[in-house]
Parts: sequence; C-alpha cells; structure tokens
Amino acid sequence: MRQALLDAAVEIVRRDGAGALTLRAVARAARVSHMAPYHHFADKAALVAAVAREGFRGLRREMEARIERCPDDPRARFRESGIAYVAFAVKHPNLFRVMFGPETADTDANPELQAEARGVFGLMQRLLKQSQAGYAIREDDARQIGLTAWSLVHGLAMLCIDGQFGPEATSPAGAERLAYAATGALFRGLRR
Amino acid sequence: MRQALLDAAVEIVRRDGAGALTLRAVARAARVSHMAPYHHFADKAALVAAVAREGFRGLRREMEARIERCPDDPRARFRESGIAYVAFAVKHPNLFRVMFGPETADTDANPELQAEARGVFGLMQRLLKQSQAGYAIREDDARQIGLTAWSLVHGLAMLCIDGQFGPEATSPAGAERLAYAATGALFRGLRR
DNA sequence: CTCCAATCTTGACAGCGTAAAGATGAGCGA
DNA sequence: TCGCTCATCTTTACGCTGTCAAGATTGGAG
Repeated sequence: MRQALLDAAVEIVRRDGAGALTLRAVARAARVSHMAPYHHFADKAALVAAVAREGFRGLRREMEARIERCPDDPRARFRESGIAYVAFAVKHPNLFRVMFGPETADTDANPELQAEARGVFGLMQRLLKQSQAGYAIREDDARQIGLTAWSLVHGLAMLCIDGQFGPEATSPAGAERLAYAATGALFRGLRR
Repeated sequence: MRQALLDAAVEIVRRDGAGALTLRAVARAARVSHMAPYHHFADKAALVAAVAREGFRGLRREMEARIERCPDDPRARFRESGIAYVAFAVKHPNLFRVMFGPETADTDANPELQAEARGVFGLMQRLLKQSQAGYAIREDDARQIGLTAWSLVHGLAMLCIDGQFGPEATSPAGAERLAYAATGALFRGLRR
C-alpha cells in the first residue's frame, strides 16, 4: 500500500510536476480516501521526501549503469558519471527538481534522504579517487575537486532543465553533448 | 501601489521562503483586500515572476559592483563575477530559489524575466570575451566556455544553499572560499 | 471467541487562488 | 455644476488543499 502510494506520487510528479503533487491526488490515484496516506506518511513533506529519495536511488542506478560501459578507464568512468547525472536530470526534470527543491532542502530532519544524496556524491568521490590512483588527475585536495565537479554537472543539469540554454539543451542528446564539452573544459582548464 | 505589493512579496520570500509567498499574505502586508493584487498582477505566477525579476536585477547589480574592485584585470573580473554569483545566492537563498524555481522555469511566456536572466549570462559572457582579448584565456568557442563557467557557479550556488556541502558553505565567507577554489580549478584544469 | 492495534473512512475546518459583481472616486466634457 | 467613464478596490462565493478528530473495519494474538 505504501509502495502503491509512493508509485502514484512519483508518477504524478513525473507527468505533471511537483505542483500537482497532492496528498489527495495521490489518494485518488490509489483509490483510497483522502486521509489514508497519513497512515504511511507523516505529512506532505514526508511524502515529498520519499519521492525525492526514490529519485536519488534512480539517479544513482543510472550513474552506476553508465560507468559500466568503460570498466577499464578510471578517468572516463569519473567523467561518464557526470554525464549520466546531467542525462538523468534532462530525462526526469520534474523528479530532479523535487530532489533539490525547497520542500526537500530544509528537510534536514530526514536523515534517510540526506544519506541517499550523500551516496550519489560518494559515488562520484570514489570514482575521482580511482582516477587519481591512475595518475590521470592531479592529486590535489580530493574533496575540493569532487565538489567542483559536482557543482559543474549539477549547475549544467539545472540550467538545462530550466531552459536557460535554449530548447536544444532539454533533449538528452543535446544535454549530453554539453556535458561532454563542459567536463572536458574542466579537465583541460581554460588557459591557452 | 504595485511597487508596494512587490516590495511586500520580496520581503516575504526573503524572510519565510517561496512557500510563504501568497497573494493573500501580500495583500495583508499592504493592508488591502485579498483581491486588490489582481489589478496589478494577472495571477500568482505573474507575481512570482515579478519577484524573480527583482532578484535577477539585484544579482546583476551585485556582480557589477564586485567587478569594479578590479577594473584592470579582465581575468579577475570574469572570476569575481562568478564569486559574486555564489555570494548572492548564499546571501539571499530564498530569493535565489525563486529565480530558478519551477514556478519561474515554465514561464517562457514572460519575456521580461527571460531577458533579465539572459542579461546576467550576457554580463558573464562579456567579461569572458574581455578576458580572451587579454590573451589570458584560450580563445575556444566562447559560448561553450561561458556555459561551462555559468554551470559551475550556478551548481555551486545551488548546492551551497541546499546545504549539500554542509553548514559552513551556507555562510558568505565559506561559500566565497569554495567559489575561489572551484573557479581556480576550472581555470587550471584538473590534470597534474 | 475476544480483544486490540493497525488501517481506512467520514466529516469538518481554515487557508489558498480565483471568478463575479458591487462600491468608490478621480478626471473630464457638457 | 452635473453626470459619465474607467481604473481601482471590496465583498462574496466556490472548489481545492493540508490536516485534525472521531468513528468503522479487520486480521492476528491470547
């Protein structure tokens, strides 16, 4: 039952955005009374947090699937995880916005959600360290570089789904092209 | 009157976040009936867009003020504009979230807001071109580099105010330190 | 069989965005 | 001066929302 409600909530967010995510709409989709969800989620914020958690799990799954394409090149694995990050955002923009939306942000009271988010960053961090072990990346402060890389792909993802880069960036192909170029620039640096 | 309503709306967002932004609350703050705002804003989305526009103007003002610190170093000016971007987000997190929030994102029907956003990117783009003219940055596809830089500072700003970097990143000083490090990494590149 | 705890339902309330219609009042041609 | 017009503001009302309170159902432990 809880799973049915959660599935319905994710489906609503996917189709109509976070603004359409309503406890009553979820209850209707699950064909129960408008108060039934309260026996599985404390309040609306808890439901939103559960949706976000589902999103983080999906993001992590797609990142892990993608880096399996190149098991032997640590540097490419690190880079591809970032590409997958942007691709996920463009493929599931509404879900991505919920994952980093204001309803979710102040939920410091939700350690499970925070753990899931840290898991994504942890994956990138692990890939970065493996890249450094392969001597393909300078061994500067690993955390600082990880933060920089995360910021780059996160900002790219956000601006893509906000349409700030134009409509061509909202397609997976266009977004991935941008992500390849941006991560390449980060690897190389901007100097001549 | 319209300005009074808008000021009240900005104040509410600043203090209590976008969730507290309500047509009726704005009307109460301006001591008018709950329907008076409709004679100045078509609907709630228009009010939110106006608040976001105000935010973009403030962001641009802070960026322009900051780059005046170093009028002679084009490369530093470009970099400082990015630092100011992150600093603004941390200083006005609720406003920043409205500027890039979902209510604002789908408002492609609001060309004024879009123009204001493009103005911010245009400023960064201009500073980048001036950096290139000074031969301190390689003259690759300027738009691509601009997009990369914008993504980096935007993602850094978002993750800072989401608390993903921990509490120390939510202070202006901490966020600026992160922004210096991240932009430095982008300039230098990550290779050894 | 009984009882209890978990689960679900019904009903109510205030707050929200917004539609419809009435009130107010300043500006202006006669 | 009168009376019209139009922009502005108010009042009232509707359906939607999240949530509280209280009753109904039901399946398993004693």
